[in-house]
Amino acid sequence: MPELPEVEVVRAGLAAALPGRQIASATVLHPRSVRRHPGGPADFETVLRSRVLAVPRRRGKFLWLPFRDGDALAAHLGMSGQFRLDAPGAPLLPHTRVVLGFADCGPELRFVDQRIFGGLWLAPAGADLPGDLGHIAPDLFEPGTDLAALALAVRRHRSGIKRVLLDQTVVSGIGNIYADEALWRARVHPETPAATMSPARVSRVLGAAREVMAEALAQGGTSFDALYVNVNGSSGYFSRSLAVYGQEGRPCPRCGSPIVREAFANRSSHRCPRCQPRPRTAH
DNA sequence: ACTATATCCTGTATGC
DNA sequence: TGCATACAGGATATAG
Repeated sequence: MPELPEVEVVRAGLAAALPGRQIASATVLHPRSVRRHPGGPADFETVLRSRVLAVPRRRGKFLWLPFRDGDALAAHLGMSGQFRLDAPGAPLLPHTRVVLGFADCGPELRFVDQRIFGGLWLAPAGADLPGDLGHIAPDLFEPGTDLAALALAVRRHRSGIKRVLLDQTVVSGIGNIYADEALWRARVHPETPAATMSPARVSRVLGAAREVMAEALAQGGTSFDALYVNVNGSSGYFSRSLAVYGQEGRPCPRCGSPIVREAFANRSSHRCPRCQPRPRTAH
């Protein structure tokens, strides 16, 4: 559920609390949460000790906490991952998987993840960009992103436009919610073959994606329940602004037609049947 | 090389 | 009331 805006809210929350602090202890409560760490839980606990944190960074849905020594603690929230800052004595939330304590005895950093799709790992020399994120494309918020050039890359794929938007090696940060919202704004059917769209039309879709994610970020992100919250445990408000995602049967904000939900790649797509009709070429 | 699907996971909602 | 099933969907390994 956390997509680019939600991860950015978390990054900003961590940026306000972590830079300059030295890790005193790392405790892994569930080994699966560090499955991407090659050395396993014991090594993870050892290797983080006495590191000093710098300013957290993000690309798409990936986060990393650089250390002053040039390495980084990389993180992905998966479906249900949260970072929480809590006083060392405070009771652990259910599903707390990893706890970092600090030398200053200030608030702990706790990684909470109900479904354990997310995880943490040490990225050697990863302060600028963790090495195993090399295949992740830049996101739409990165400076210098050229929508026209990106549109040409999108059009090189034979899949439907929504599938390409969700491909993190093409453009990162977009998930099911903002893909549906962007396609609604641009009035494009999700199964439209990307290669058949004009460059200008693809650019409009990408622009709509950037626009809707910026609006969501300004409202603190999209949250349906306690599964997504920021580092203080509070929710964003963008769910009330969604036009199609989760709005099956409700009127399209533009034309009033009932929004439909359709099966898509083991999940769902939401669209307005009138604003986003199925193109004749798509099957 | 490219594209599509199965898989991981658990709490909540729904159906019988 | 209780049990079973569907669903939410990130990234990635694997199959085609």
